[in-house]
Amino acid sequence: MSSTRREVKRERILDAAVLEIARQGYYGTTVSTIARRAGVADGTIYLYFKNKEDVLVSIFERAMQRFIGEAQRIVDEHGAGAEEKLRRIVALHLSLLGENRDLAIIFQVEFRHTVHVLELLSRSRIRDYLALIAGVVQQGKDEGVFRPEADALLTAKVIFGVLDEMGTDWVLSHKNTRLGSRAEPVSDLLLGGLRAS
Amino acid sequence: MSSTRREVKRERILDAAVLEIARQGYYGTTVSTIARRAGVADGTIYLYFKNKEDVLVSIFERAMQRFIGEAQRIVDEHGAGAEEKLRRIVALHLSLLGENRDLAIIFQVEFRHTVHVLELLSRSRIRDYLALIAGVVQQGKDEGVFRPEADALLTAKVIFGVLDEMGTDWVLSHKNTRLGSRAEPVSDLLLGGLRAS
Amino acid sequence: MSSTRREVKRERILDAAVLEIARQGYYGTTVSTIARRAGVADGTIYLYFKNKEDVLVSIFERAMQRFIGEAQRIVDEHGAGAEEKLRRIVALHLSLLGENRDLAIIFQVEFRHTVHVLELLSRSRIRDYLALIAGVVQQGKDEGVFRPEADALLTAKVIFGVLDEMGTDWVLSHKNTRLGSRAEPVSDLLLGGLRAS
Amino acid sequence: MSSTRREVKRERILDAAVLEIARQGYYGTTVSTIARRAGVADGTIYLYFKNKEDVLVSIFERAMQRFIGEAQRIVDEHGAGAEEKLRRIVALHLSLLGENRDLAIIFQVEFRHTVHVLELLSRSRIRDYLALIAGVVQQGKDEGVFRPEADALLTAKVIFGVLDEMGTDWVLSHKNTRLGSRAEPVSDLLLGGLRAS
DNA sequence: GATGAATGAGGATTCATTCAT
DNA sequence: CATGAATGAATCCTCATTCAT
Repeated sequence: MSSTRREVKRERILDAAVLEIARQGYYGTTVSTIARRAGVADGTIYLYFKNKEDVLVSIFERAMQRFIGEAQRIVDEHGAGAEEKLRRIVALHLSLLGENRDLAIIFQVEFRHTVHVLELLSRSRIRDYLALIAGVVQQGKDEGVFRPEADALLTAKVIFGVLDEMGTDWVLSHKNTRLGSRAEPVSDLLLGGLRAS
Repeated sequence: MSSTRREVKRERILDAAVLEIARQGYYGTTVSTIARRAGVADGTIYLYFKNKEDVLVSIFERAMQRFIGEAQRIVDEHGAGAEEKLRRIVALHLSLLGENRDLAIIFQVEFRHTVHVLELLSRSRIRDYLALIAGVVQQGKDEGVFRPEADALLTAKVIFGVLDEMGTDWVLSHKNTRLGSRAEPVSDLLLGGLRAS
Repeated sequence: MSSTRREVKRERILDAAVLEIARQGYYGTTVSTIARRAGVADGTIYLYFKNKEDVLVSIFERAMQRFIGEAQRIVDEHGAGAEEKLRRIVALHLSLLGENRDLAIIFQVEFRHTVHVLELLSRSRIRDYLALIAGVVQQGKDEGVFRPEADALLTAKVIFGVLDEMGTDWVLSHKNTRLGSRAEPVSDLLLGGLRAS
Repeated sequence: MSSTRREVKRERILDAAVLEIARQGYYGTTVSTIARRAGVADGTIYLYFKNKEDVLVSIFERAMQRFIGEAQRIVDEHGAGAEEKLRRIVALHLSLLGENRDLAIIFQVEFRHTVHVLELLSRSRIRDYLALIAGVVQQGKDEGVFRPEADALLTAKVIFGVLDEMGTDWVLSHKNTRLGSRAEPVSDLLLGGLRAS
């Protein structure tokens, strides 16, 4: 099978898994259900993934790649100030999450639980993401626009925590608000606390 | 059986459940395991709880009662300013969580997952908690010490998100830091963003 | 406890059991349910009966005593012809059964099932009952009113089978007919087949 | 899997179930036992039947199909008189039942009990069977060979009751008589009661 | 590569029975 | 005598995973 065709089927399985897991939870979703929705046989799943857990991990990996990839692009941009970058990362995070509610549910809800297993893996990716944000905070301190006494990593965690709670709150409230619309007030609040007086 | 003896045994089962679920996860923990650790027979669990899920819910209820109860006491205190109250709530949250790592794990990790089922219940308790915090924010706005344009509920969510992430981060980092020690820098950061200039 | 008071409580338990077993079936009825309806504690059941099965057996015994006792009285009556006696036994059977639908349900439905266990016991009682009927058939043959080639025991079984099916049919049809009203046509049919031409 | 192979395995499971349930009773038989005797894994049972009860229902369905099918053939036969048909139905019923003692046990004993659940289902099949017999009785009345005042359906129930009791009696007596040998005397008795004088 | 029938370990829950009070 | 809390064996069913086709 051509590498591309293989890739396409793999994606189809992941998409099916996202949909099902978001609705039924990881433990409430059977491999059969995923297979059926993906239009493949149960056994086929095991040609693409080591086991059920590996499907979950792969969903996480695929999504984190986008988050980190796009955040990296923002960070790497020369000529942009730390405050501007932070605003764009906040906006990016909330809009990516707000784009696909199913994926958001898995991120905000399912991954937490399976953390016992995924712990090392998932947290290492998140550490990468936190490091990116911490880099921007550091840049702001270097530029003199952020308070010098702010610990870069702790601040990054605070920022991530806020974004995360926004995600969870949005997922659990079944209202039809757009998650992205919270970017500005959240940025204001965060920057208010960060700015050097 | 005396009401007290009954209560004592119920507590023992809950304690056993906290311990096991924190280590093995909700789905990784069997009712038998909980029973064995609590020193009772499997069937006994069902004399005190409707089913396995009810055990989890009860853990949540018992803990939230403490959180909300103590936070309420802080909020009700006359003569204390909003900023002071906020600092104390932050400290309370982090120290209560930091007191019992097992319970913290369950809070930061397990509850998220079962949210599909617990959603209404758990979020309604959390809404109470958020409302308490929002009340303090509002007080600060009224006193003129917090920025008037800050939305009280959104701000409460931001604060909760930060505290939550601190908890998760502490739980997942296996370092031996005290969670309570983060209270001051976190308060500083949050208040920095909130204070009226 | 006086022997009478003891007897009263035993009866109360049996009555409760009849009611519950008729509605939920033997396996669908728990000892607790019987106890609750009888207004005693679970453990009390075991002061009056060896175990759950013994409760069922006792229901059977108590009821068969009435059937056989009253049938015996009919059989013993001097001066009555076989045909008359048969009509009265048919009427007795159907009216006793029709008197208490719950008991009828247990007789027609539950006892069959538990027969594996009760076999010897229950069948021996029924054999007594069959023997009574067979006696009347024999009397009829002796009197020359019943066909001489009719085997007395086989005929008794046929009669019992018809009565039994009437009972089952009545129990399973939820109509509000009186079971006793079928006595006459059934007697006619049976006697039609029995009468010496 | 070919439809035939599937059918063969399904039959094997049903045969195993008949054997076990006849000996241990429905509640005394575990799914594991059935699976072991059928030579399949426990889970396999659930690929062929919804649950344990469905196995019982399927035994009933399979058997009733034979009873009704063959009885229908007798009824449909042109040129045969009602009396002749009735004799053949009696013979059919007793010989089919007498052919497989295990199945007979289930019919005469187990189905009664589970009737609470199966009621509608099982009785509707039996109603079909009763209707067939009632049809023959009606034919006999039309032909003027049966008593005109005999109610067709009631008579059918009487006949069924007799056949049923013969079955139960044979099942519970552990003697080695052939059930089919009772066909003639039973027919004689029934027809004696039915014949127009 | 793909299928899906078969596997069988695993676990929540029930409930008859016991026995300390 | 009576209680009812506690026991723990017993069982149905699910579902991740395998493997013959």
